[in-house]
Amino acid sequence: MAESTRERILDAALRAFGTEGFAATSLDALATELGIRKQTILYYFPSKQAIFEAVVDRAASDLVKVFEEQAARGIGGLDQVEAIVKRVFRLAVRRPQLLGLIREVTRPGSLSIDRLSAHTAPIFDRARDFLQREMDAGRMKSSDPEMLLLSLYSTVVGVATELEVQRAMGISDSLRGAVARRQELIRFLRAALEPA
Amino acid sequence: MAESTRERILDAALRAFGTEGFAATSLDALATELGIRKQTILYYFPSKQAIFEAVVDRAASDLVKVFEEQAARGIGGLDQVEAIVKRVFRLAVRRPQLLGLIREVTRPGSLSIDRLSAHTAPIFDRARDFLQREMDAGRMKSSDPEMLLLSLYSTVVGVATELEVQRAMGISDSLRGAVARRQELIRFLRAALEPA
DNA sequence: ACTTCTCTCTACCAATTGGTAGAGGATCGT
DNA sequence: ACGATCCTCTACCAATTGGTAGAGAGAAGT
Repeated sequence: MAESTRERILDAALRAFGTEGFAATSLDALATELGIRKQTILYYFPSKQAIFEAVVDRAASDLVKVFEEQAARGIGGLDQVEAIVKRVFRLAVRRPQLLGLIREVTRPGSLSIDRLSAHTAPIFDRARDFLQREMDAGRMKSSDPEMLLLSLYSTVVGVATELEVQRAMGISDSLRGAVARRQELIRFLRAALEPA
Repeated sequence: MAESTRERILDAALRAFGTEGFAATSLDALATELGIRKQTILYYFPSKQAIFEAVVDRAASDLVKVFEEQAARGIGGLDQVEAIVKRVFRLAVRRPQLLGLIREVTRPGSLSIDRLSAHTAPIFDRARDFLQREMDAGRMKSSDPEMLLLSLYSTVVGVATELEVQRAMGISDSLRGAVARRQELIRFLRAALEPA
């Protein structure tokens, strides 16, 4: 067997929650998609909410892993920023539901936001420290690192995930389009961050 | 009567759709909130989907109005960008559900995205032309105006609406926090856009 | 006085929701 | 051969969903 039932459920749930959203996803639809019965799902997870939390946990650690891999390389300055942007984009192309889920969890009024931030808080801290260090070393324009991090997050995640907005703007969402967006974004960020 | 029933329904629906989302909003809950019966809602609107579309239409024209008011001032260069950012932030503080609704509509797989973009396409075009003109005049760093617009959109909407992410990052979401975020964002954008 | 129109209501309904109870078939160690 | 464990199933269920049908109240026009 290539993949356990439990894993298949989590995969399908990630896709569904990440695109349709939590409320719009029914256990019956999920089961039908998997060719199993709803009760099989409820054998592995006690409730719909529990599935969601499991999906969030798995997605969060996947995300964290990507960041930690890059952080471990120890590159400095804007090259490191660029490398991270590239990794996020690769993730957005390969597993778009993953970032979709983040959007779902970070929606106002969503439960399990704390679950997500429990995972991500360490990378946020690490990123803030990184920015501060680079600013102090003069490899990056000085500003409030926390606010800068928020701007960076919004810009990168937005450009990587706002496919519908891009469609509305008339921007291609092909793979080639993704590369072009990434390049333009990196240029944008370099311009914003390069020291005077 | 201060406000017609129809208007009250639209107001409540905007709030609900903009925070809870379409699927998570029930007509019964909406009616209870308004102190009326669900059938009264269905007297004014033929279906839940129709309410959503009406809400989107109204929200879109509110948004467009804000942009057109600012565009009419005919300010140029980065001062105009700054003025628009300020307006978006004012909107985000006063009517946060409005931007929440935009996020709901622009979610992948959402219906009525076309309805929204029918309203907003003219301002996108206008904004693209504006950026191109300012670049040509040397008042702004040159780049692909369409991609730049996407970056700007993502950054501004993100910083204005990602309250949960900010909370997770430990950033205050008070009014004072909003002003600080706005200032920092403007600094960020100016750095990215200022000509060499 | 009578009709007409506008609005809100009660009374239902079929379909779908998340979830419970428990049967039955494998596969395993003994 | 036998119980135990693991897994998936059928059979239900109460609650909620969006939506229909139509009664009745009130105001307005004639």
